[in-house]
Amino acid sequence: MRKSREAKAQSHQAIVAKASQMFRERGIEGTSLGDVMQAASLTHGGFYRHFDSKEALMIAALESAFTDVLETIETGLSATPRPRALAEFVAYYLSPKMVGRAGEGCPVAALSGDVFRSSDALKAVFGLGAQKIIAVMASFIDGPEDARMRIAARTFAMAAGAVMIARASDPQTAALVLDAARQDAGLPREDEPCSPRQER
Amino acid sequence: MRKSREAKAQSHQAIVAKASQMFRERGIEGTSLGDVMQAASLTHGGFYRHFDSKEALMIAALESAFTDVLETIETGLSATPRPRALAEFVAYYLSPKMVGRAGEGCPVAALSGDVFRSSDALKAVFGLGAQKIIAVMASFIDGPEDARMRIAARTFAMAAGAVMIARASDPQTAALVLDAARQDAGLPREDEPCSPRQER
DNA sequence: CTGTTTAGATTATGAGCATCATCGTATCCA
DNA sequence: TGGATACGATGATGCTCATAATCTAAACAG
Repeated sequence: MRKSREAKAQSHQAIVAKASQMFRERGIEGTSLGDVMQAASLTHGGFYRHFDSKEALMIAALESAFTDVLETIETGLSATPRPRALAEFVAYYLSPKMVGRAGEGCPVAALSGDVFRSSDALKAVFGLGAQKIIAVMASFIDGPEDARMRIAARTFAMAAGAVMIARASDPQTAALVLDAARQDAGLPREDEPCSPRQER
Repeated sequence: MRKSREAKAQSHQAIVAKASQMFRERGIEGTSLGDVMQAASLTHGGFYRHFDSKEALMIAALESAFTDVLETIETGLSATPRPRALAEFVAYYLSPKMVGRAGEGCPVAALSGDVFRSSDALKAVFGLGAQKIIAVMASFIDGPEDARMRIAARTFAMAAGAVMIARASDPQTAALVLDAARQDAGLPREDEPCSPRQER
């Protein structure tokens, strides 16, 4: 039952793709290798022809998730004229569609807790991915380099935080937090003339 | 080997306290009932004299964590004069001590991922706790009711998001995100005259 | 003071999981 | 074309858990 090189590469990609989605959806601990292999139309035994351990798959799956999401973000941001690009991105990030389907969404919002309790190797992948997202967001902001990075980082932290809190809450609380985050991104109302932030 | 009512109540409280800390530190899935009972100086067999299931303990432990943290937040906020109270709270929330010791820190930052994949009952407890934190923060802000809630919610989402991202990242990325969040809370530099937020 | 109750210990039970061993068969290389 | 190789299937292995059954001695009720 040997497969050709090409077929093996397809299997490999299927495993990573399914793992990437299932890890985000069900958590890393909550997803067994058997589940992943089954989703990839394989049996659990063949797993170790592709990866040395579950940890190795975790790294590959996380990298894949970041690659996919970065592409989505980049094209999304480019699709909107400059001054509003970031706000539109945040609106998309906080949309019910993104909040509801963790499997296809941002790995930062979906896997922070899992990665927190994992190896330094995974944290390195996670940190790099987060930095890339922040850098892409910053490139759509005007101003000096370090200020743009700071704004991007704090906007990303707020958006990801809001999504994580919303997912872990009852619907009413979720709506409260998501709405607050949306308005902060400069989206709908403009009742605050300058800064809705605590003075000083 | 029966214990008095009083002794049983002490055991009960010890179980909840240890679970509350260990769940935050090691995650809910990552903490076995045996671990919790051992930490409470008991053996696993007696667990079901106190709780019907692990889920029941999760609820009690999460409620306990929120109660503790709310008290800390309230006294902390009261200790600083009004206009700077919120900023000081954020500084505390983002401090290395809080980021480093998840077991004694905010359950929102520590358990969002776990609760996301849990029952609606747990989500209800989590959402209620989050709302209480936001409400307490809002009570230390000036302005109309709904604006205060919105500012509190978005500030909390940013702070919790920053902590979650920092914990899951390499030290360098963690520092980047935490610094950005600190500056957004109006803490150190004042290079931005009004609002470091994207215009509009 | 005596009989009932029960907190907690010890010891199953049974499921789920990562990882390993083995084997057949299809691909690859010479 | 034929022999070495290796993908993937099947089936252990050994561990960790949540939960349950049983036992005991101490606490409680009367």
